[in-house]
Amino acid sequence: MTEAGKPGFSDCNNATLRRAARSLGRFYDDALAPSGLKSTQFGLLFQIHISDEPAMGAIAEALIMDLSALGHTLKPLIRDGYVETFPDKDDRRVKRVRLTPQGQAKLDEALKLWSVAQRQFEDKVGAEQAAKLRAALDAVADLDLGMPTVAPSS
Amino acid sequence: MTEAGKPGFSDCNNATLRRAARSLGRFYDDALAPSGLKSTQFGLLFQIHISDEPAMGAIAEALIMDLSALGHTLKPLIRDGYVETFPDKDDRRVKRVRLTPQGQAKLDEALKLWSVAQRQFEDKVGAEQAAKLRAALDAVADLDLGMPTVAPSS
DNA sequence: CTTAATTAGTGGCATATGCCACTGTCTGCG
DNA sequence: CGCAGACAGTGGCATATGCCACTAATTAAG
Repeated sequence: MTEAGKPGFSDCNNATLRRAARSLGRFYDDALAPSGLKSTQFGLLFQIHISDEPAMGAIAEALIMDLSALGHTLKPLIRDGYVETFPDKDDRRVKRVRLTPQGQAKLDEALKLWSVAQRQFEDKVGAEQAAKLRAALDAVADLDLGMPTVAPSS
Repeated sequence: MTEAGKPGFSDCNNATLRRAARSLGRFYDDALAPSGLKSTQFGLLFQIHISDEPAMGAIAEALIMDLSALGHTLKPLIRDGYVETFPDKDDRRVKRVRLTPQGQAKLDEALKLWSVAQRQFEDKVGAEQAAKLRAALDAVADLDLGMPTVAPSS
């Protein structure tokens, strides 16, 4: 039992990360509320915006999210007319995504609200610190913490 | 430097945080899979475990999550017999929560799986770095990025 | 002691995410 | 060419989270 301190406590990297995500998510959500978009939807629209009619798989990969989850998350945005999809010319399995004019307009609107929240956040923690944190988070996200028992035989 | 142009890009602290959360969440989920618990459920059981028959509100506050969300998240755990609730002796509005024996056993089981994932993660990023990251995330989570237009009038 | 204001949870509704099974497409082989 | 296997998405199911409206219970007034 005396294994040098509690085995767990709030040392869980994942739990800490989720907690922060809930907290920050709420903050950004509040800021974006006037636009009617959630912070997740804003992020998704933005990702589509900076990509060139990306395939769903490409978006999912960029955001490190499950393809089916992306499909589900996309539905409200399609329903509300912010996004539309169309089949790839060369591969009918591939479905590409783009913003509609309304989607573009909504994104522009949301960007203004977002920048306020973003600035407010960075004022609190410092731009330097924030950038460092994002870098660390990106590093974590891109870590290859894949499945176990994977021995690169060759 | 940022590409001196786009107002946003992936500079969104929230988007970056969520992305990392999805990535890491998946990793911990995979590790905990054999126990049948999700990483979120594990975290919740643990929080209950380290508290003393906490009231729902207390748990929600500790985890920075919406009280109703907590209620929802708790349901599967109650249904599966890992957790049980009971009214507070002095205030019947308050509902307290505790682990059942099975819940305790399940937590013990999951802790073993968790520690493997935790170690694996810290081996990758370094315990130092991980601790620093958690500290930063806790700081962000506890930031008082509250509601706007708050004038300390009276 | 009644009544208003406050507090703790619940339930409904909507989005966020993931996994799995399944359906079209494509591709590589024989 | 024709079929097995890889690939991209879809749909169903389950959990995660939040907000809002509402109820029950406690406390603060008067």
